[in-house]
Amino acid sequence: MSRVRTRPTRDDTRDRLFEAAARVFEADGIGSASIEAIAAAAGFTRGAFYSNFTSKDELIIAMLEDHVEQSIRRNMDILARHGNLDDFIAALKAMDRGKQDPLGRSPLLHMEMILFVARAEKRRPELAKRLRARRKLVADIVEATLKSSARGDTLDPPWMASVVLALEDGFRLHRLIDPETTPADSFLRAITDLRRRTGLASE
Amino acid sequence: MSRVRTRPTRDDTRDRLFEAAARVFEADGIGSASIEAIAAAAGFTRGAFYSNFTSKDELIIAMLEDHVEQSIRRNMDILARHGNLDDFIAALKAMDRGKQDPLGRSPLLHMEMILFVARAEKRRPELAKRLRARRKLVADIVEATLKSSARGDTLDPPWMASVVLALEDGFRLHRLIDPETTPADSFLRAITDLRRRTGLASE
DNA sequence: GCAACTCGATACAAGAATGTATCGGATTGA
DNA sequence: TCAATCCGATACATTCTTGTATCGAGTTGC
Repeated sequence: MSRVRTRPTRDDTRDRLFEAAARVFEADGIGSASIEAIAAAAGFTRGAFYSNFTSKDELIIAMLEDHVEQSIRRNMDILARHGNLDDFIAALKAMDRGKQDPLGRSPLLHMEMILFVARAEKRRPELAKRLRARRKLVADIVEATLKSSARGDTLDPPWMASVVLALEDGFRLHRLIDPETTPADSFLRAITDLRRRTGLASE
Repeated sequence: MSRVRTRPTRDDTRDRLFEAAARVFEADGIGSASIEAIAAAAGFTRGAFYSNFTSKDELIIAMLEDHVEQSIRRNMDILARHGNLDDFIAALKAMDRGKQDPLGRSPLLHMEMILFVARAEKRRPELAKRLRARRKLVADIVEATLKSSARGDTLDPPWMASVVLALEDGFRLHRLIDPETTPADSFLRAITDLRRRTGLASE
């Protein structure tokens, strides 16, 4: 194993193709990206591509599984690690400072993916399931905070979670068009606001 | 002029191309839609297309101008006609009953357009301007309602408007993936909620 | 009613993209 | 070390897409 590896492993190639595809999709959009362009961006020829995937769709599905699985899992980890709103928001702030998108991937690509899935009738239920799981987790946190703050309230945790996640993606979208008037911390500000208004604030 | 018109007028053709393009973009995405497909969907050949537009991009720009101008103007009309939240929300409800998207166009296409503009560096400022105008109008309504309800509050109208519009697009997006758990009236419910929590409710 | 014009259809050329078959160097296992 | 295998490159056939040039039926202006 100390031997110099002159050829990358299969997984290396796949990873490089994923990475390249992300870049090309981001730049050109999923629809207009050619397989040739993706392979070239990864420093390969089409042969490498077809040796790893049978079509662009298959690549995208794999990317989805890879990325979504991984980044949503990361997202859920953060959520799960922080059983209450305070810690959760602190974690978000930390990410925000790191300039990292909470979903761990470019917003534009994120939207591309959503549109892709919206059209892929077969894949939609799967992503929907994940969306619900995230929602559930946020709802749980809201509920836990609600209990610990001992305020019997009219607050409906699942609904609050829907609102929070809609806000997140909504701001992300608007930031694509008008970053100047949609600062990166809009989402953070909004949920802080929300927390105050619903009486879930700590101070 | 009573003569039977055997050839459609130029504007007819353009309109049919717009309409067809909307359908094809919705089905395939802007990127993968070919000019041929658009022309065919409109019942024409590519000749008709090239006689009216020089490229797909030009068609999209024209669509943007046509649609966005028209539908956002319509949206703004509704906003402007209703100087207070009550009337505004009533108007939204009416549209909701009519199953019409407040932006007057398919949500999927709406998102396609946003992504297109996000990439078209040159066009972005224009759409951003419109986005701001809409935001301004919503902010004005919030402000007016605020004044009429005579509550000196910590409410920041422009910020509230940002939140409201982010919610709108956020729900729209999530509904694309998971319509089952993202009912069409989510946005309406959210702003009604918001109104209650901020004390802007009428009851 | 005739000449000029308009606009969509048709034909064609060139290029882009896809998918398959095959090759050969590198790697692996015995 | 040798045979089998792997995997990316290359070449090729096919289809899709674009853009342009030209035609002709229908319309409009005079």
